[in-house]
Amino acid sequence: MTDSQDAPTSHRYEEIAAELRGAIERGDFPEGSRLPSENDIIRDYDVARNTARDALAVLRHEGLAIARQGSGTVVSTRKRIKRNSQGRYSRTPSKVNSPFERDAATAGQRGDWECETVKAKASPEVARRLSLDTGDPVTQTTYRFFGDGRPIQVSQSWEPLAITGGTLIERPEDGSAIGVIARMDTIGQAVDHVVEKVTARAASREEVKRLDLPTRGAYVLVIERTHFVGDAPVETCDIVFPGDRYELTYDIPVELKA
Amino acid sequence: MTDSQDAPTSHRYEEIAAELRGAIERGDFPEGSRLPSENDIIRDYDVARNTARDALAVLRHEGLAIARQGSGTVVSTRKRIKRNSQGRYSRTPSKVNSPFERDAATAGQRGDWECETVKAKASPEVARRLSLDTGDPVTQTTYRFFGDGRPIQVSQSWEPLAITGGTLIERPEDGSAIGVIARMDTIGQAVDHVVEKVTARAASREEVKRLDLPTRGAYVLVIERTHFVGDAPVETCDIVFPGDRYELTYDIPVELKA
DNA sequence: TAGTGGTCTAGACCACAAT
DNA sequence: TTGTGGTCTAGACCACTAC
Repeated sequence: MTDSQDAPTSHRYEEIAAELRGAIERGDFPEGSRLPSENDIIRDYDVARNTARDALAVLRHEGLAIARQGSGTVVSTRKRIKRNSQGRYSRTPSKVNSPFERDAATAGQRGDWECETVKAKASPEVARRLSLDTGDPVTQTTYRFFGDGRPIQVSQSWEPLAITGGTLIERPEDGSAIGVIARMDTIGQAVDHVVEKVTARAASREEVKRLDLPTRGAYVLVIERTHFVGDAPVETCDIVFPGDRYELTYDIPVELKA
Repeated sequence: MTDSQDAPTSHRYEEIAAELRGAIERGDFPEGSRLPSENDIIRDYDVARNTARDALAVLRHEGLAIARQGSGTVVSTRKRIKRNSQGRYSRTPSKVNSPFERDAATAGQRGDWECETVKAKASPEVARRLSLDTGDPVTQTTYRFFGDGRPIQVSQSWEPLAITGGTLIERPEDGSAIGVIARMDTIGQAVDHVVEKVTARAASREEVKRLDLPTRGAYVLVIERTHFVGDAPVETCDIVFPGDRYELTYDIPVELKA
């Protein structure tokens, strides 16, 4: 639960962080507003530079604040974007928008995205996930998603050219079908289940850049997703989210009788 | 993917971290072995204390190392415990072990757990999730799970006493049925779906203590789970995992025809 | 140009673990 | 008692942003 008992600590930086956290929660610092600078904290609390930094680092790590070099530390948006598995994987997707755009709209944001497809050779990891041999030809599509213009999700998708090569859907952006399931249907590949593996880990330098994350201490949620036709994988994808900005929902049916 | 391109940085602490990371990946420091101490790094690389600390902090945050006050910084176990939704929510669970014990066994660990049940009044958050009023009576059960003796998962579960009160399954540890679905079946409550909401966030001080996490920069995976009978929630639960130690798998069926 | 956060130095004392 | 990581001080220079 989020019952944040303010257990008193004997550490100065924790005390300062707790005061600032309280001020944020009371609304003294609305979302997007600037928090006291390190120099302000040094003066107001009579501490050294590192202690002021440590206090702000606590808030940054909690996802409450974002530091930007040269600009200051501001209170971040705490609303999480909800990504729901239900209705996401359907044979008859919406013709007018993507699941991501709907998720963004639910969070009150405008969703945009861009993608780029290239032909590549399967890395050992991609080959394993697609039951191919290393070096087999695949299409690799890189997506970047924006919420209100800020990068908020990146993903990379791989499909075996042995399946899609020469068809109308060789490139995801071609053809009229939206979504892996509908696209695969048009070439007779009937996807019957999707597996998503969720992990959390520290953001890589590359992800820090692409997702505009704080340079230190950022973590991401990663979904490793694979579409299957029976036991045969037909697409696999890595989806990366800022860890403090997303909520992933799964609705799991329970069979009615034993 | 995990293709960690060692992009050169001009920062001393990143260089040191990269060297240590490389040494770990080469196997120079096997899992559980001690990394160079801060004093070692100060001497070997001729840097100040904070720079040595920053280098180790990078590895800690990546989940590669764990610092223990008074003891040293050791290479952590990289293997994630896999928690699979499939087969987890079933009417006919195993009689001999719990899903958690099987997950631990799959990771080559011995799983133990303990729990404690008390009667409580629903907090606003619990009331919302169970469609109750704040203050309504509930049973609250606190679980703690251990892998090879070390705490590895904590959870808290709430059930409305209006449903379970006076029955044989009022307390989860009573009766012979294992698991929420089988228990609810014995009192005629047929669970038909389970919703899991997955988030990542910074670990609270309480969780740092209960999960034996590093004191700074730890993050956790949280599942907010609710069992439903139709639209009626009959149990809700918060499950907290160390963020770098778990992998959550969801198998999502796709309906066969439009 | 002034102010911000990012990196770094060179010390200090403390709590804790191993011995 | 010794060595470890955790906290803290009091400075410094740098890269970057806003003005």
